[in-house]
Amino acid sequence: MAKTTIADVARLANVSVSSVSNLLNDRSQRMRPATRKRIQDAIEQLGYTPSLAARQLKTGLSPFIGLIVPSVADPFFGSFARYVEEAASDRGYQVLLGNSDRSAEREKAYAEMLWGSGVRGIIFGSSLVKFDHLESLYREGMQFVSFYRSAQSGDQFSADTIGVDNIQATRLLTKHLLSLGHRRIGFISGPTDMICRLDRVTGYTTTLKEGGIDIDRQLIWEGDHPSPGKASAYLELGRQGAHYLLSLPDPPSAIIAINDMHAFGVYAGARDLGVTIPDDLSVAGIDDIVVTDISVPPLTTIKQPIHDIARLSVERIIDRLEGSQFQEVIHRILPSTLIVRESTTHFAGRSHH
Amino acid sequence: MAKTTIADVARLANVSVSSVSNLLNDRSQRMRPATRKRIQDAIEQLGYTPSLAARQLKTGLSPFIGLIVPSVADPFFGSFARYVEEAASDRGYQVLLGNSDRSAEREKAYAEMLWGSGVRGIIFGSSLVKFDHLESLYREGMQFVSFYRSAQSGDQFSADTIGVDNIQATRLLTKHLLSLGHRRIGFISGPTDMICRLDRVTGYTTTLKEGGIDIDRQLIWEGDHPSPGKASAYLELGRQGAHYLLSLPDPPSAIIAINDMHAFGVYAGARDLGVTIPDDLSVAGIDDIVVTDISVPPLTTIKQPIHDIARLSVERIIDRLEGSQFQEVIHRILPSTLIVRESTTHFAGRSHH
DNA sequence: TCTAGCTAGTGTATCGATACACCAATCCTG
DNA sequence: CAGGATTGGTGTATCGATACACTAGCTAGA
Repeated sequence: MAKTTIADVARLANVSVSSVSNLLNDRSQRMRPATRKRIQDAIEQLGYTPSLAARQLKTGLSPFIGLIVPSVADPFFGSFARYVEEAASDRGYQVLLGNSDRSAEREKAYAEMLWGSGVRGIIFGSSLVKFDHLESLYREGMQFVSFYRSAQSGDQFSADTIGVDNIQATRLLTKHLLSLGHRRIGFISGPTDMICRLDRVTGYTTTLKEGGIDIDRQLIWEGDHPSPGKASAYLELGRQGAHYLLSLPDPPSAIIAINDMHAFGVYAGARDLGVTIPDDLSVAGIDDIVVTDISVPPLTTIKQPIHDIARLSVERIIDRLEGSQFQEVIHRILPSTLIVRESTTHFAGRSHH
Repeated sequence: MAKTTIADVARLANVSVSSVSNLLNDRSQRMRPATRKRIQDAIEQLGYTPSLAARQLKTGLSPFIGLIVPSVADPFFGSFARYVEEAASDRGYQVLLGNSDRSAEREKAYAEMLWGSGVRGIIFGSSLVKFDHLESLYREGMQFVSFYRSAQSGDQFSADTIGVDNIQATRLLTKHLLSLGHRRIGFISGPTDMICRLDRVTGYTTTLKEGGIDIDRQLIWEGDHPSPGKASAYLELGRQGAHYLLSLPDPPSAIIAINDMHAFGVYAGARDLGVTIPDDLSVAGIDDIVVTDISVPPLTTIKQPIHDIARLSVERIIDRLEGSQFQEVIHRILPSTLIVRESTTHFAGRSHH
């Protein structure tokens, strides 16, 4: 019950606390093997583990990194969190988890709590358009790595980013649908409050323009929902978006959803209206979450290399934490790949409504 | 960059550090409002946040709780983690996440890392049959709350448990299928290394016996898989189990899967073999994960009140941390409910192989 | 006027580990 | 064998916040 301290170990091994500390911190080159063994045995015997709090207080270093995602209940971020945790664990770090629901205030509140807890590095899974709310922490020395986000004009500072090219992602999807003969392609974006979403819209619109198709703003559904709380919120949004798009006078023959959960919401919305996928409507998503290949029909989507992104993000943040604080800012883009499954097919002419 | 300390605040407000500390810890009843305001202004002006490390070193309390789940990539545990984090945040605590893959060694390694980090309470989302690996930490004073687990004979100690009656869960499902006329009901359990799984098998077998049906061990598929790493592992296991069960000389007309992910694996396995759900095969799962109601067909399953379980678990662990350490051990059972959707239907007689 | 009692604070040892400065003993080397 | 270098350590101030013990100054009652 009473915690054993470094002094207990020193007493048992009959050495000074300095020697124990030296052993603990690999400064033990100049120590007789016999002494070393005595200390190690004492540690073993007492089941001693150093107090992180004391160590942190003295060194200013903390073995924690923060991870802030919109919600781990979202399977995509669940997987991401899993990989981040694994990579951190490999380097002796532990992960403090926060769910932001994409709210700047919650992000800020978390980040400040983390700072107060001695955490000096945070990985962001979301990337709000504005970064201002984190500026003061950045000035104090907090390190950030952000998934997705690319530098925006008006940013007061920039963080490392590691992610995929989101413009390219929707470009691939849009091209795929165009090549299948679709001309009216709907887009379900949800609130465009994150960079990745803006980029995805851009990839979609520019590719359509390049294909000689005018943008019909009616075909882009943003919804008007506040931040979601429940895990099923994205499904519900996708469903609402599908209802809207499919009820237009001239409905789309294909829909791209901002991510797979929204796409599955479109599945539900289409079913509500008796619209069959892919016969009446092609649907594509982004993320390649775990259930995409067993859905009915299996979902065409963009696979993001989240395992690599997670690992690189962790490497980067720890390098910053342990190494030089003033390295240059990096922006790594990893390739994403189109995975064609059965939810997209050739445009078969106007067939419903 | 240089962190501001309590001394900086005291200097600016022209008071002693004690007074600042008193304010910070709600011991400020006897303080002139003007003084209080001066201190608050100084805190504000400097952007001061107390060092958690120092506080923890002095008080022995840490504002962290550990959460160890098999994998947050699993949507069920992702949701659970989300709720745990929310509840903890409401009480001013932060969550340290660990993925165990249901391995006792990894659980132990995590728990010890957490102990070393000053964490004195852990919530377990998984519950291995044996608890021995945590005994030494328990002796040192670590507090545990476990999801699922009921006390087992042979346990060296017991932890609080909050969860559902897993025997009741499969009892409900089995009764439901029996009432639909099914007599050969398969069960996909995966490795029965967790209490909840054992209980679920028990609920299934006892209900069958009560219904006058002999247990056919052939209909219970355990697989022989090592611990999964990938998010899709459960899907793959369900698929394998379905292949096995549906290829039996006298295959089942219904299958209960140990959880929803396995059930979706059964969907895939059935599709591989040209077996239609629910016409040729009824399928049921447990958990009610986020995608169950938009799957095709929507999955019959058992809904667990994980929001309540998460909240109660957090309350309990924090009460233990902050209050009397020697409260009695509790075992709370919350109700789970059968949700009948379209994946289960009346037995229609032998229809395929 | 004296003092008990209260208000509004202050002084400082302490938590556990670190890391720098320091030192005793031994070993070379000329 | 003097004296510089090396080996194998040790002593202790320090990180930042806490909380107990303490007190200066005032008031009120006898």
